[in-house]
Amino acid sequence: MQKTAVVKSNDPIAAQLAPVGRETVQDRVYLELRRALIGGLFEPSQVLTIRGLADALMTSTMPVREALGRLITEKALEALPNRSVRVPPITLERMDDLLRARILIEGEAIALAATRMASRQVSVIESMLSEWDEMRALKLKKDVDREVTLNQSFHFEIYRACGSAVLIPMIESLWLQSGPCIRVAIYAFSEAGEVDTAHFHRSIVAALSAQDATAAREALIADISRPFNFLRNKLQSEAASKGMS
Amino acid sequence: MQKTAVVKSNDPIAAQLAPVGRETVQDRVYLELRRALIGGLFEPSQVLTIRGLADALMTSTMPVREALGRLITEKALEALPNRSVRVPPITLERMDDLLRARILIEGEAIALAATRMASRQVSVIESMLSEWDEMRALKLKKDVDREVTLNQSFHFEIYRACGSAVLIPMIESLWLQSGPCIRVAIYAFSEAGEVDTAHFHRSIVAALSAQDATAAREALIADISRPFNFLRNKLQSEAASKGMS
DNA sequence: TCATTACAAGTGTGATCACAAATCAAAAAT
DNA sequence: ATTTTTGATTTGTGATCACACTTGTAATGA
Repeated sequence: MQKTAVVKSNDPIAAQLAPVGRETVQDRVYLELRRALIGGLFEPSQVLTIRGLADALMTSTMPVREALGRLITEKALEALPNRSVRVPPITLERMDDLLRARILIEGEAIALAATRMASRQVSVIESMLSEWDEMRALKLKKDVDREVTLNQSFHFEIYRACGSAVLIPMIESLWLQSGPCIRVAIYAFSEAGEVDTAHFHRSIVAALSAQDATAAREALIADISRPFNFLRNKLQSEAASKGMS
Repeated sequence: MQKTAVVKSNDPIAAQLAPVGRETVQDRVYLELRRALIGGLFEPSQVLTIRGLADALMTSTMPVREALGRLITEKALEALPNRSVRVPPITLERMDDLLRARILIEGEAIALAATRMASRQVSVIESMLSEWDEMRALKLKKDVDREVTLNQSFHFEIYRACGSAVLIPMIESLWLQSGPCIRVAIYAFSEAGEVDTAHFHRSIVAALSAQDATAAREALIADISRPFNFLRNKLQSEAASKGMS
């Protein structure tokens, strides 16, 4: 083994070196599309072409098509019979379906996390929350992208503590699928005078630090249900007014 | 639109024609690998090479690598840092993790199905079960592959009735991940004098026909827990005897 | 005899090309 | 004016190739 032979003469340096993870172009494309999807940068029903994305991402078609295939298998994208791919459209049934699954799985994850999380981990979350607050107080205009990103890291910081290598990828898949819906809801929120999301997060953290699994689950359910309920009301009222005209 | 123009002169024929679904080579490869994985044809920790699979499946490397990528994203396969791919090894932690997730999600699915399933659908399941029984009575030697396949169609016939387009793919992913474990357990079963799986299935059907969601969930949990518990005991005793020597 | 090096075979990744199917636009016919 | 047809462009799919990296083995050294 050549590398170890080279390294073993100066171990203390090697100890400080992190492995340089050679991520492939395909991985970068996949992660970028994921980010865009969760952040809601693509609109529901929007069709995506391989060559179009390849041009936008400054790469060839090969990594893009494989990334698209992966996203299709986790239902983040939809393969039309024409063999073109689009981000799935929003329907009321699908929204309710997604919300029920998220309540089920993320609720279980946070209940597990509540029992397993050390107090040090909770305080990390807490500090993340206050940092978030003061950043929000600083800039008056609200940055929707930033909000979405921070909300995501808040939740997944908790989910990681559940210690389940099976549940976490499923939750990621669920966020991927509900990303476009959520984005629409957030836009609607910021129009219609936003209620504070911070309140929900605070009660989640309180339940976690009390190691109260049931309270944590209920607080989480309230948190993730809110945009869905808001969007459902919006869609229903739109459908009703359209039915009237 | 040419096709509709051609068809509209003889509509009654068109009504009887099912769309001929042009499945791609990649899809066939993907489905074949899925089948092999769920059926446990690959052993845990076995490494798979693109060119090897391409030769075995009589196709080029292209469809294989895309299918492998898809299977990796749903955690049915594992990407090693060497960039080679293998079927994930079995560990006690992973088994417990998988079982908990399956109890959670498949339990929810069957509870939903119990409330939504029409009596006609239940009788379809019932007839499927008796057909299975008499087939098993016919041939003395037990066909493990057939058992696995029939067990799969029994369960998914039920899950389809839950009507959730979100839960079902997750369950498929879970079966994909636990396929190799289950196969090992089934082999261990057939060595160690099998208890009858039919009994569990009968109580599931009974609960479904009574529309008793709670009973259905509990019967299902008993059914899917059995191979896991068996395998856990086996692994633990093996580890103990290895620790002794 | 053992460790190290050098070479060869194997493997994954990305780019490019050929082909078939789909989409779109303009032209032609009714 | 509307519909149909025709042709050109775009798109996804599969195959092949070049390159970089890994792995395994034989040759060389101590």
